[in-house]
Amino acid sequence: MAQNHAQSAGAQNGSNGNSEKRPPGRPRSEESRQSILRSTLKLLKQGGGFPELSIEAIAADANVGKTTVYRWWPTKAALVADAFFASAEEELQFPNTGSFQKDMSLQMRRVIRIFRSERGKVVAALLAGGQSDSELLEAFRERFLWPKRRQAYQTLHRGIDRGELPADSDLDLILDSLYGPIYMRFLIRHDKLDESFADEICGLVLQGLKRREQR
Amino acid sequence: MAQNHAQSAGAQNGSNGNSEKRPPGRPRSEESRQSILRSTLKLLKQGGGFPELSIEAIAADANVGKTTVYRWWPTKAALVADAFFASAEEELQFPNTGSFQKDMSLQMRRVIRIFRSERGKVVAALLAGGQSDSELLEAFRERFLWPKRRQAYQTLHRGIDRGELPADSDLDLILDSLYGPIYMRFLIRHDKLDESFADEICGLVLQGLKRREQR
Amino acid sequence: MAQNHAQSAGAQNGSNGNSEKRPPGRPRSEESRQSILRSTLKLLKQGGGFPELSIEAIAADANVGKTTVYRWWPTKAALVADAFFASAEEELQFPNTGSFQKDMSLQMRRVIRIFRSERGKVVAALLAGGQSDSELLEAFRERFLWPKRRQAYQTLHRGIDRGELPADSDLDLILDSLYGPIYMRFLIRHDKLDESFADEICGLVLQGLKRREQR
Amino acid sequence: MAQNHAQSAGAQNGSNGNSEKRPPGRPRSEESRQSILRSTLKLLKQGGGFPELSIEAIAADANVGKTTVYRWWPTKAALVADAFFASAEEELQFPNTGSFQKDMSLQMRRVIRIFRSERGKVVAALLAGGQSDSELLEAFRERFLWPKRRQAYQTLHRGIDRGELPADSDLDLILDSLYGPIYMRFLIRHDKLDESFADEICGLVLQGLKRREQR
DNA sequence: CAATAATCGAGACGGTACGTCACGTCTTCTT
DNA sequence: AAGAAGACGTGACGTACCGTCTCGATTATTG
Repeated sequence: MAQNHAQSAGAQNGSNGNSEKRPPGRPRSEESRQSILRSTLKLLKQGGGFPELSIEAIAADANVGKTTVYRWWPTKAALVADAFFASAEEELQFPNTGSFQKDMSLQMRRVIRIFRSERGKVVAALLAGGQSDSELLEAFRERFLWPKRRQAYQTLHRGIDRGELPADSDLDLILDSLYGPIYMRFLIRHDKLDESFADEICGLVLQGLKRREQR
Repeated sequence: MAQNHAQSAGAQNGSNGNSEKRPPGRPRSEESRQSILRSTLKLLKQGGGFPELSIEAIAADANVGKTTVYRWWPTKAALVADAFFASAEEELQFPNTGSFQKDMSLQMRRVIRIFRSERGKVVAALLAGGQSDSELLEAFRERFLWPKRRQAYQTLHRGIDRGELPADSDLDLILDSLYGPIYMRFLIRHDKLDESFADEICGLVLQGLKRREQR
Repeated sequence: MAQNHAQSAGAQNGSNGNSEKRPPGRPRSEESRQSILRSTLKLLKQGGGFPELSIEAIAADANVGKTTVYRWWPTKAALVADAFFASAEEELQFPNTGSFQKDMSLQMRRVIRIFRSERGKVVAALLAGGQSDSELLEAFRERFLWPKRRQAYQTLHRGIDRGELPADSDLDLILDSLYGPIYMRFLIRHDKLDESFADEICGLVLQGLKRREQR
Repeated sequence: MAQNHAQSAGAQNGSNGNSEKRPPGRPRSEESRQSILRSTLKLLKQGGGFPELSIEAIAADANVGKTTVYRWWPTKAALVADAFFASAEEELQFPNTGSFQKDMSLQMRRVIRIFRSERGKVVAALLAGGQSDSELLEAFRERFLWPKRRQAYQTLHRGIDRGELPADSDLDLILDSLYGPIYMRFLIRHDKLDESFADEICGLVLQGLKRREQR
């Protein structure tokens, strides 16, 4: 799988201090690894899209042998995934304002902001590539979607605890109804996608829920 | 643009009998055209996705010279678009049951049915390819999304006329909230996408609207 | 086999004038073919030897796609063989002076002259490459050695007819004894190889034969 | 030069016991050295030829780091030369039967026997590689050809002393005339090379010389 | 007995060339 | 004029070795 490749390099000695057994042979060059990831993002943001991105170009831009790329990433897809996730690991935290609707809306605004930025091209490339590469799509889910969604569950549970939501709500249905429209406009581009769209969706989807509850 | 290419061929002599000026030389082979479109769909359904589909393979499978493909379609994207739309032009009509929610739900079920079928692969390829080819995405919108959406507007207007919906509803917001979750599950595949999902979305999104109205 | 590849291109319509059925498709580019052969010889004469010669470099020097080289020659060896033989097809004719010893000596001098020239490098490359490529060695025999040797047989037969040689002479033994020393000095380079060496060998090997006869 | 490298290792402490100054540090592993030479010969006999032999494969087969190979042999050629000569140093002694022709013939038979054996592949690889690596060819001459030839000179001188040969004979010409045909058939493979060929050559080349003398 | 020094294995590194594939263009004869 | 056939130059693919480099481990001599 994609995420098994590059991310571990920096953290592999993290568990305990110095008694770790290093494998024999010249250790992997952290410098090359980062240079490759950096060049991947750079070229993706510049150039056309996922299919236009060539490993040849990445290696050249990173001043690295093609072999070094292939040694660590089995496919272009895995590389792009790592490059993206390495650069976006800790953003997109959920706020905690006391109102679950406000929390969701704020986080959805951040997603939209990213989708509209240059990094949006990388997400689009990832999802596009994922349509013909199930591992790539799985990497997107495992390393991007699920981590965020787990935080979203907590936010929604807070809403339930506060009585803002029915206890028997289908959380996945709610979340897909909130984010689905964003992904749709992001990928199909049939209508404008600005941050206020987050509020509109929340207004439509969550208002109804709250009303239902208040009766 | 993509759709300007192939569709006129079959109909060019249809309007009136003899005043049409036919250009000299051998006329275009309708047989080749259809064979190419057929092979395109076939290979898309078989093989990986948009990037894996090669014009070389299409021409070989269709028993056609590569030149013939390139003569009539400027890009692979245009060809795939034509191939898909030629095969799906008249399906996905909206029903008219008297309840706009039932109408929407029924049509959403049909969309899901298509997405789950082999033709779903073609849609996915189209949207994936569209991420790095704006003309392909535009073709998808112009020839698939907008025609359906125009029908959806009518359905929603019927709902407004019947008082099922507020008159000032943001129709695009509603439609994206209904279809967005479907596209999201279709493209990201993080959760199951079966036809009952249509009902669930309608339940969540439209119930709220109706409640809001009923107050 | 090597010689089945490129040589036929120029002569394929030679049998009859115009009723020849040409195969469909774009015909092979005679210009490219010759450019490739020319560059092959050029680089072989310049550079190190057979292993140092790269098809990449040949294609670049000939302003030709690598594919074009691979389309027509299965291996580098076959290409080098064609390049050499195309350039040396009709030289090395045997003279007819009335004395078979003088005929042999003159022709051996020509062989030495070629071995000492730049073309010698190509022969060396051919024989070196042939040690790990039996087809290359076979090409050398079929297209270089045997044609010359057939002429040599005639020369020796003339000597027999004139009574200069015993009628029961082992012609192959004689010829290997005459040319073997030349090849040995050419390939091992342990002693000087100039044209007078031809006379010395003839003096040693053929003198004895003639003496034997005269008794 | 090639032969300056590995041969000294085994013998460096052999001359005298303790006055040798051994440098500090871990001494060279004799085991590795022999394992490398053994694997080199093994792969040469198995595989294609000199160009197909890779140092990578040798190191792997010998269970040795690539560095160890490169530390002791500057080029693949030097390694192959050492491997061959280490295995053939003391064979091919000339006999002394009382007849120089019989002596030559017997020794030539031994050469042919070696050329026909598996070790012949190594000789062929050596001479092939030598065509584009003058040091390799020089190693062959210095460590194989000249040592044998010095013995051959003695054999021929015995023949002169016994009156079997003219005193003014060109020994190099004679030896090239005797061995040239063998090398030629060995390298070009246009005719069969069995041990009786040695007698035939001697019969042709030396008979003439003896006749000339007897007059 | 520690310090120093050279070798060992392993294997990653930046490269070069490999032989293949598809690209989009072209050139030919046939329909 | 359009068709099929297929060769053309181009460029990226993923692989194999090249010769160099950095590691920890090993094995000797020297202080």
